[in-house]
Amino acid sequence: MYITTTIPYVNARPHLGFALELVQADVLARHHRRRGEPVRFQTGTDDNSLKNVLAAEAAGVPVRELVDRNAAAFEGLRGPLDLSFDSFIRTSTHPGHRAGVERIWRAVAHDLYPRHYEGLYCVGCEQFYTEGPCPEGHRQPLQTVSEENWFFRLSRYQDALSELIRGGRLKIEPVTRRNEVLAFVESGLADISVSRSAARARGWGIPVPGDPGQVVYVWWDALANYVTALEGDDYERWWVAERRKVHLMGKGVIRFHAVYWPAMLLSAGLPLPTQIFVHDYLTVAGQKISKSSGDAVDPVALVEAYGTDAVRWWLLREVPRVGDADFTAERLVARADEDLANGLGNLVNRVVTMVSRFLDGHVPAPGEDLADVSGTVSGTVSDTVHEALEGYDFRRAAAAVWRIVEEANRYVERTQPWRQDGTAREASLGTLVHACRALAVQLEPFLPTAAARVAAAVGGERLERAAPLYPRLVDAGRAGV
RNA sequence: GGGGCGGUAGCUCAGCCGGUCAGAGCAUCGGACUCAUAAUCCGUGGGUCGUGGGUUCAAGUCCCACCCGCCCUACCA
Repeated sequence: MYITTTIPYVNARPHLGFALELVQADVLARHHRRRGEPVRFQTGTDDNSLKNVLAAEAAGVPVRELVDRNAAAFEGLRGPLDLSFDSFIRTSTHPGHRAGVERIWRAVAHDLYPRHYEGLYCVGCEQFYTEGPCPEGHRQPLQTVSEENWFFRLSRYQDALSELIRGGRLKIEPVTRRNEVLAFVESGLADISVSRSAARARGWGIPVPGDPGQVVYVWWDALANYVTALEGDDYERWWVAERRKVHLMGKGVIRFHAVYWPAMLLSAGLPLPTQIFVHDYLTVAGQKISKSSGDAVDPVALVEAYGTDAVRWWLLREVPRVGDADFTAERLVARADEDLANGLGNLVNRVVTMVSRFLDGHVPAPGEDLADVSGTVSGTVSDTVHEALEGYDFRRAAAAVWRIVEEANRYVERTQPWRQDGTAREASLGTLVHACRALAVQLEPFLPTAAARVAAAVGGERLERAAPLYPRLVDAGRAGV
């Protein structure tokens, strides 16, 4: 399975919204790897955007410097967010990217033609609109652009795209997004501008092959990353031979991925992606994420304050498959304390303590009733998780894992090991240790760190008491902003 | 303007083809227990399922209109 995230502009440091996409992609990657499927998880940054140039000018620093710094911040999310991406491409430094973009350009040459164009352009979106203001709410007013550009015959691909999507060869989730794309495609496609003057681009970007006065449209450039990141044999393996190629993205960029990109590939005679998953946006305390949101949306700051698991868990357990989700530190803390501290952490803690106190730490064999607790695990839970993830329902998948925690806690109350003796007690505690081990396994795609900590706490033949895995955040004075 | 999605307990949300669908979690309240991080387990209360019509023996669940929120798309020019 080839999984990609979009590659964001690097005009600023990453915010929580992009962290959501990365974490979702990471869960898919880990889940499928665990099932033994070959996985390639790809992400990166779009360095060649004019927006980056403008941000650098505004900040009074060289473009190269700003781009390098911010790109590093994006790549640096790997540690804080426990990401497992296999490759990180930067469009301005990746060795094969430029050549790849040029190759695709030439392959599509039969569908390119020069045309004078005049329109309203939003630098924030890197896109033309028929009227202002730009729907994404970018501050800068739309600018009137009038110049000679290269155009791509998108109109030729209307029927092909329609069939592709209707036939399911290009699956778009959720359905409402699929319908949206179909409505757009079937309402008639106009050719699009795919280059701009090098002057307007401030000389930043990839020159059009054979026309140095023009720079390749940044979206064309960025979309190509999905294949240019795959060099040599990797291209054959992951773009040609792979049956499942999934693009994850936010709702603002569907058209590029579901229309322009497949059309480009069709024109170039290259294989297409197979699935597109569109997530909605995050708001913070009811407001759109913006610069003024500050630390409240800085994933690294959140991780420093609350921990990787708390941040990942909020993103996975609270964000619905469809619809925007509202983030507040209070919600993150409430969820972490309820699930991580009171649920998971407390369960492991009480089990380890009992084994330590009553059995001198020795792990007994599980009892006959193991199936009651961890049978739920291997069977129902793992099935539900898989089913939910096939539908990109991360929240449902995450919730399913918690059934093990709930079931194990009920089991403790039911058997009351502290009142049992001899073999009965050993059997109960054995069952509980095994349930915790099963929990660690199920947890791995969602919270790799938590999974490792649980596994360490209940692993081996002899358990030792230790400090609680997840102290309550509210007690630690981390009640929120 | 056209199209789509959503409006269900204080909060966040489940409810597929109409008939135990009026639910879950959190919060509240009561009880149990003491292995555990004032945790855990059990139970209670609470909603005219956005509004108004309609179809049906029966409607959150279908149809129509309207109100509110959001998304896509367009435009009188």
